[in-house]
Amino acid sequence: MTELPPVVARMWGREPGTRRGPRPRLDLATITAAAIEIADADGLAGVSMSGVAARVGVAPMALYRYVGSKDELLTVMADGAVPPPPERDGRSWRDYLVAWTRANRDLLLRRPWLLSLPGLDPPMGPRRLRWLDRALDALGDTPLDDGERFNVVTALTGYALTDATLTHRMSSGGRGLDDAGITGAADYGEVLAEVLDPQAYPALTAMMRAGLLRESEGWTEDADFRFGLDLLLDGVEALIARRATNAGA
Amino acid sequence: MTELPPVVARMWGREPGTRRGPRPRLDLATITAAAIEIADADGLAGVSMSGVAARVGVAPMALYRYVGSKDELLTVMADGAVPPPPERDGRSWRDYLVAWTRANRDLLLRRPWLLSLPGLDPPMGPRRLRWLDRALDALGDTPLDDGERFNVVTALTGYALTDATLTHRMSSGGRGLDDAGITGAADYGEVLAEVLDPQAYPALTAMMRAGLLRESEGWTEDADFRFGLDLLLDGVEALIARRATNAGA
DNA sequence: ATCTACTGTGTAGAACGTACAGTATTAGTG
DNA sequence: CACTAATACTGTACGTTCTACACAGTAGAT
Repeated sequence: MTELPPVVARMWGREPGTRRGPRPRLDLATITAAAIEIADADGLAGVSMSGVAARVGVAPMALYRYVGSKDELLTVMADGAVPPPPERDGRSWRDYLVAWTRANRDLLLRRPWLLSLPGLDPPMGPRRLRWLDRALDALGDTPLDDGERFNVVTALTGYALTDATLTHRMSSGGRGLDDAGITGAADYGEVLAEVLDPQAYPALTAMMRAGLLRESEGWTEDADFRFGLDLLLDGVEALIARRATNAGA
Repeated sequence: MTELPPVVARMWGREPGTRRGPRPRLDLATITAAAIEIADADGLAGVSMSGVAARVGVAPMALYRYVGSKDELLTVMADGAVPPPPERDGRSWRDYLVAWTRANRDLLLRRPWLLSLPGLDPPMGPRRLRWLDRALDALGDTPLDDGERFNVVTALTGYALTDATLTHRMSSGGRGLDDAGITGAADYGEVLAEVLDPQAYPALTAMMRAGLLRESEGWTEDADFRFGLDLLLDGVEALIARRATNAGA
């Protein structure tokens, strides 16, 4: 039996039982809740140990009774920020996965600081694993095997992440280079146009000339999102179809 | 004409012309090269202004003549770390995009610190844009329109990123929770098994019982990678097929 | 009642990013 | 050529941030 790292235990609700010293005045949940509120208000940069400690009314060092380091706190936040996944409501696996992926992406847009966390994926906590479970369950209707289901969910997660990163950076202007006042796709296109050498970037310049990055008629962010997602799901359906005919042979 | 932020100008090779003061002893390229060497050796955490300055033989504050802040340096590194994209070599769009995406993923595995950079995507520099250009060019053979091509590339990028994140965290054990000695998929599975409530996570526990996360016969990391990628590309082909018949109608 | 494990505090230190003032260096100007 | 002014880099200093460590108070165990 593997030793559970203490934070992991607490993240899964296993706060230690009655022990010797004074009764703890905090628990991991209230600490992460405070940290998340700060991140929601001021972004990841606003989250400091002292800040979180102040918000829960405690000295900074007290947090280290619940968390081994700031990095650990960030990891726990990455799980704590996740709401329950959408309900199935009798939808087909495909309809459900569309809703699931969109909810995933919307979460990332509502809490953009999740995007700047270093590497979200595998050390999943209870909430993130619940999402994984629901998606796997939806794929239970399909003839895919376990590994394939897992890979499908991985691809969907990645798509949500990329799409969220892109639309967030495009709309509200990220950090770094955008400090010069470049915000929004149009400005970005202008800067690019100024600097792109048509010889070295033929396909790109052609596209820019055609006006890709300016808003076109009837274009919506959501249409873009659906497009890539349907790409993936069409691939899944194609696989299922192949699987079905192969099984008959 | 939009004012180019100074770092952007330098990133695109536009070092300022002869000016009044002493001749510069550095340029942005050598600074970023030094920073990248440090990151390759010690990870992102090892990159500090003083460290980079020491490596190029200069006082820390000198760097601020070339870079507005550490964040800017990181942004420039994100582009500088990118090699030239694969050559087309007469391959079909699909074969090329497979190679392209794999090269993309391999890069992320070779320089894992890229994975922990906050938000890679849109402030692309010359090298990353070159990748984008090559992928768009490959899709030039297809009847997709500009926006669709762009979305396809986006999805592929996202897939490379997710796959790299996953395999990196699984194999070499990331930071955070894994400090307790959890490395590799098998260990991860054990920890999960210990903590998962079958009631709340039915699909997941079923899968674990079936032994997903243990190595199975004939399984390779690359097979997983190809699987998800083919999913996406099958979707693209389905779209192209639909497009072709619609065009005839 | 005493022991002892435990919780939260206070202080202190190391590392880091960067603002600011100063010094040396060079191109332009008369 | 002498002078001016813009520039590159240095040195110092300050504010933050994370965290190690020693301590005081608390409450279950014996």
